[in-house]
Amino acid sequence: MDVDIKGTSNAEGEEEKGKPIVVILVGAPGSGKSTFCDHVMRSSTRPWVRVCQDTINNGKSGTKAQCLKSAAIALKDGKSVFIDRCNLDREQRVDFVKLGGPQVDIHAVVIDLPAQLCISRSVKRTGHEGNLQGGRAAAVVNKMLQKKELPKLNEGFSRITFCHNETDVQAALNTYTLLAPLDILPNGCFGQKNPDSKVQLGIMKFLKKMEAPSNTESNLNSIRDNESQISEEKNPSSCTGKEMISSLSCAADKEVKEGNDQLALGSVGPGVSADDGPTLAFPSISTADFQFNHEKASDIIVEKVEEFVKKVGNGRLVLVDLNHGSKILSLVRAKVAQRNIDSKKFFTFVGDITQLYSKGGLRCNVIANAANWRLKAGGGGVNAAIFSAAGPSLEIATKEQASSLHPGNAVVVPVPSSSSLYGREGVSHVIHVLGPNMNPQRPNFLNDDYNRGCKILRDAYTSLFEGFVSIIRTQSNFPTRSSENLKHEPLKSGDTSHDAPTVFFSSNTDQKIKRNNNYESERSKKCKGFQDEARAATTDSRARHINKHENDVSRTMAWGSWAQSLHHIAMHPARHKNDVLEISDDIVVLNDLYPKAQKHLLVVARCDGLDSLADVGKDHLQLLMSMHAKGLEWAEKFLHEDPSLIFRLGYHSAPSMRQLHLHVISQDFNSNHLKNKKHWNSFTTAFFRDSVDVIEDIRTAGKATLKEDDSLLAMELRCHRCRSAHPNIPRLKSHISNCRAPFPVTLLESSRLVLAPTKIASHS
DNA sequence: GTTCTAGAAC
DNA sequence: GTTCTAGAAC
Repeated sequence: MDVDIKGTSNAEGEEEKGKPIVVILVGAPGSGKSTFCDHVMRSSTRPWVRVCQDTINNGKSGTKAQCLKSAAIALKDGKSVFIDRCNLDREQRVDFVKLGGPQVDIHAVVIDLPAQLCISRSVKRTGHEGNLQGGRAAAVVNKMLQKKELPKLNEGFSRITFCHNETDVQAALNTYTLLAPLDILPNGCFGQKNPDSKVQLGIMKFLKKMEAPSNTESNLNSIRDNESQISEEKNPSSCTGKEMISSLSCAADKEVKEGNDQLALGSVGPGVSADDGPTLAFPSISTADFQFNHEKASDIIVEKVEEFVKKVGNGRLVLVDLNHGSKILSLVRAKVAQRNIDSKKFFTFVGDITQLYSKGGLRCNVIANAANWRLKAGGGGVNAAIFSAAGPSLEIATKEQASSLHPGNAVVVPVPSSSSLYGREGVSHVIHVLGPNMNPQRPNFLNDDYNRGCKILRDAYTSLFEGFVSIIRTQSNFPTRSSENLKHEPLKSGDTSHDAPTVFFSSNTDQKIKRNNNYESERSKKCKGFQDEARAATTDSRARHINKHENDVSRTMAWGSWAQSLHHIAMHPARHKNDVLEISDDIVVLNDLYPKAQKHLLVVARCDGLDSLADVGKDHLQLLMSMHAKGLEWAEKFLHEDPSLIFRLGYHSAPSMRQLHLHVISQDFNSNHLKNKKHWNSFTTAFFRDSVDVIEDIRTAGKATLKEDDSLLAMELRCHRCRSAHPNIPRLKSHISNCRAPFPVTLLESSRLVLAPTKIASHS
């Protein structure tokens, strides 16, 4: 069966012409690798070099390093190379695969003939280069086949040809013999056995839900047993015939018996590996259409992968790209190689993310989508491919989770069982991710601001991987939906039985529902978004809030999807380690995402149900004092670094973000994020409640005085120091950058301003 | 909260 | 013609 996962029409075909190729032969001793090379080289018009480890050392057996060097020299000369050694497992191949790049394609030719045939050939022959002949050959061949790991495209091959009999070998021989110097061969896997049985096996295996037919189940068990036996033994590092012999002991009988099991393994089909766990396949985020710098992106991918491989248990992370010459894939591969990352837990894969299983043999129960902010189908690239492959049911399932996505966030969507992505590929969840955009033609253009861009990209991968972790956790802890869950979250039509948490809340704040004041609908949507949170607690807190202000429609509707992030961080600070500066039992400190001054951070209360100053009562006095103390501590730290700064600590009367937070903000207001009248007035009018005043209010009256009047935010623009008025924001900003007038007397009283000790005298 | 953009203001 | 804002959309 011919399979070309890239498609034979290659837009870059012209550029690829004339590339040298490295053909890595994979096969046991006696399979006919050397003969294959000889035949091709005898008649081919393409310049070939055969690199054979058994003879590379002046006719004697050499090292892998010598082979690599020799291959590299040949490639530099523009010659194509055969790597003639057993190359039976991934580890043996990996360094040779690295010879590949934009100018060199890596192929594999797998000569997977019956073990008995290889053995009988090895036993009979004399004068073999690897000195593998006679009686010991049977044991050696069997031993080597034990650790056979058929190559997969994800190792970095652009083309793999499987030969299961002499006819296949002859066909491959013809293909390579006829390959002229300027010719290229289509990419993909060719001649792979039993793809159909494999599909079913794979789906059953990772969903662990369907009942497996007894024959396949027993096959699977025999593979597991077989592999566990092998893993108990120490594998030799190389695989030339000679070294294998020297590493062998006298247990030849046992090995022949195991060799029979090995043949059974082959019958299950290639690509079956007992250690497949839950797997997330993800494209590189933002590096395609969003034009994010590849070098920076690859750093972030490797950083985040390193962080999360520890958290995914037996799960795997796979970076996928459609193209072989993918720059991002080679950058990541190179950087991963320098880190201590388990290659079984993370690897790269070349192929179509919507056909990883059916065309690439890679089982992934979760795939990530590089989504657009509207979470709509269409556009191009991965987003279009995934929505198109999944069918309309994914769009419906996505809408149930969220209507839009902010950069840096992700949303987990269970794939409906009616979708072919679920049935054919075995994908149970899609995680939509939105990364930072550096493309001026697309929304949320960051205009080359890589400080923000990198942060958002980190957030995006964190959200994505957290989503994957939560799926793993949900599937292992809650294989079925409990009646408790049903109570909180009624099943909807089109809902599937494998629901999963939403990573980052992005609810569907449907305007019609808002205007109709249909709280029940709104709440159910919000709850759905918070499936991974303490569901009842979240709902209760919101309900309390609603009851308290039940006559206040605007407040009932107050928290949009975008207003949830502080709450999320306060409830799960450990999940946002990169964002928070400090975590304690009752407080989280973090930088404001859009600082309105040189220094602008938030001291966030962790108490659930405390959404704003309006919720604060006498019970919270201690907390307010702790928050103030923490704010002062940070202000003083900044003052130590820069004594010219002046800070103010306070709360917004009506905050936009849910979860009580104290602003600690320097009074320079020197920031590109300060853009409009509301920004300015929210920090310089009575709308801003100084922390010292709030504490005094609570102490004396039991509640905070609020100045929620919108007119405060619409006030004329006045300098916070000299109180002069200015016509617009740019003029105001220009003024405040120079104004050195003393602050109004009211601010100088009662420690509302926090200054460096040396400055206090001059201001009072 | 931000982004986007029509149209006001200059 | 360009700058800036207010309001809508998310």
